Amino acid sequence: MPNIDLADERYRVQSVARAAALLELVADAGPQGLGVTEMAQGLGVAKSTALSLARTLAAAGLLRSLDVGARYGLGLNLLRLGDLASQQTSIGELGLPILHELSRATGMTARLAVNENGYPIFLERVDGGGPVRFHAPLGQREEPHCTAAGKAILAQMDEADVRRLIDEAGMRVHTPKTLSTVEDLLGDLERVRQVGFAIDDEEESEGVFCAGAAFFDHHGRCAGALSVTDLKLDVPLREVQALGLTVREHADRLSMALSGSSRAARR
Amino acid sequence: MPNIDLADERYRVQSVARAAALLELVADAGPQGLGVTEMAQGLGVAKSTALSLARTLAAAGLLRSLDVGARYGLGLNLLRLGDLASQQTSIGELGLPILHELSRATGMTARLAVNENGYPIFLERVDGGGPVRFHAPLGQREEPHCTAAGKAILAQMDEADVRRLIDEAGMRVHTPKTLSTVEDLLGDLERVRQVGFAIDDEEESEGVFCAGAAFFDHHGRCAGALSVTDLKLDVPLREVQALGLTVREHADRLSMALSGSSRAARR
DNA sequence: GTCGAGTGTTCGGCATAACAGAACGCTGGT
DNA sequence: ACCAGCGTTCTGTTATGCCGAACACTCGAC
Repeated sequence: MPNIDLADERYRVQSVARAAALLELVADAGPQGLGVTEMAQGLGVAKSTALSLARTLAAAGLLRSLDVGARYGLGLNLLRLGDLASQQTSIGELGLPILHELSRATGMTARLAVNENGYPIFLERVDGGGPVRFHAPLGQREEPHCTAAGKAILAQMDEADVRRLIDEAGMRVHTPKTLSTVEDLLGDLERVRQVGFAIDDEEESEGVFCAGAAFFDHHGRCAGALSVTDLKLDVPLREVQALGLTVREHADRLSMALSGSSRAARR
Repeated sequence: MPNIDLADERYRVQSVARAAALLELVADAGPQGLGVTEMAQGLGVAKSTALSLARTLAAAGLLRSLDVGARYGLGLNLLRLGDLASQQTSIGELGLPILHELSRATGMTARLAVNENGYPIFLERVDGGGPVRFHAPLGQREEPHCTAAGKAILAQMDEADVRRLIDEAGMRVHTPKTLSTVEDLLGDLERVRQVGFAIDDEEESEGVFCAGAAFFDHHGRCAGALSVTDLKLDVPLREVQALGLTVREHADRLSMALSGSSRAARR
């Protein structure tokens, strides 16, 4: 898991860092949770240490004991904090209503991603009406080269930055349609700039179609992208153009909202 | 805020507890975030201590520095962890489709709460089609005595437990219609058991109407409640009975999903 | 332009508090 | 009945997290 933290290495507190690592460990463990022995192994500490950490986190609601005192899973306080985190990002707050409208207008699952150094991080999701649910976790950092949101963001960067980013992120191949060379990608990004929206046509996942468009903050910098997702079967080819324009139109509305017609961005 | 810790007081690690308190502090601070000095004051520690905690949390993605190294807000990793927390509860996963249907069937905002020691904690929310959005944050622990979900859950507990819980939680009065004595509440709970659903008729918030019904896990224990919310203006009095039954019916379906097959255990 | 009051940051030393390890009960499988 | 595995408890030791004081910087007032 590439969790690279460019923050200052100095002034770390060991037990808190271990507690955070424990949260990740439990998150990876799945619904059945983790016992102290597993925690201790995973963290490389003594059992008693793991127990102290778990108890403390549980008291704060960041973990919860599943059985009586035995195994631990993620706590429900994380839900509240996560919800607040997306609201406080203010992009999430402003974007959520627009996301609902986009979902209703297209009948598809709509998502909002913010731009973190070129990577899309999904902040909000509104499920469409259909029977199929697309199970992309919020807060997840997606790959730039094979997702609609990622390419919509890349299309706003200059070529040198794109090359540098791809050099770092790589271009993992998921399906036969995944773009696998930088030249192919750059060509596609040029197309994105012309039409104003990006397409992911089974490039990340077989049978899944996405369309995305970037939005911009009050500095005019690309702040993120909106996207819609559905089964490719349900997206008639001749409607792709209209669909893309709908996404772009909603993204433009978010850009306007962010550029401060209503909101006092000061302070 | 009453953040009661029923976990064992022993074996706590101080710095982790402080870090968790810091998360709460930042959550309360709002979008502009917190500076080191404010953190230190809020926690009652030295500035350098607060800085170490914040840096460590930021490195784990639980906080993020808003400006360059100055103020801190909630981190986006919380979003991912919160999302995973609700998925791992498996009630959320099974309940979401039913929640969508309930929202569509009623046209109202539908919510799913789990039962945490008698308190309802909202895990999922699906907004209705109407123009008004009810902005209750996910993961929030609601009051038992004045919410539909809360009373639906209370109605499944025996009287002694209800008295004990109310003794702890209190019965804050929000509107003229809020039930303010335990006897009134117990009478209402008896009515809930008879009809199979609970009503919040402007008891928590003026002008807002809710209906809720409990659902049960495979042990037959009350695992939580579904509820719908709308403006009281939009809920004709004569439709309350039908509305309540619709909510109860969806709750029963969730009970069945949770128990694997049948047995909608009602005590 | 100068001063100050408010930040965030750095550093070193002391005492605390966090850690490891071994021993204790418990439960469930064989 | 046994052992193997778990979660839990306790005590000593030393690393570690903590404080406080001093530093660097950014504003605003005068």
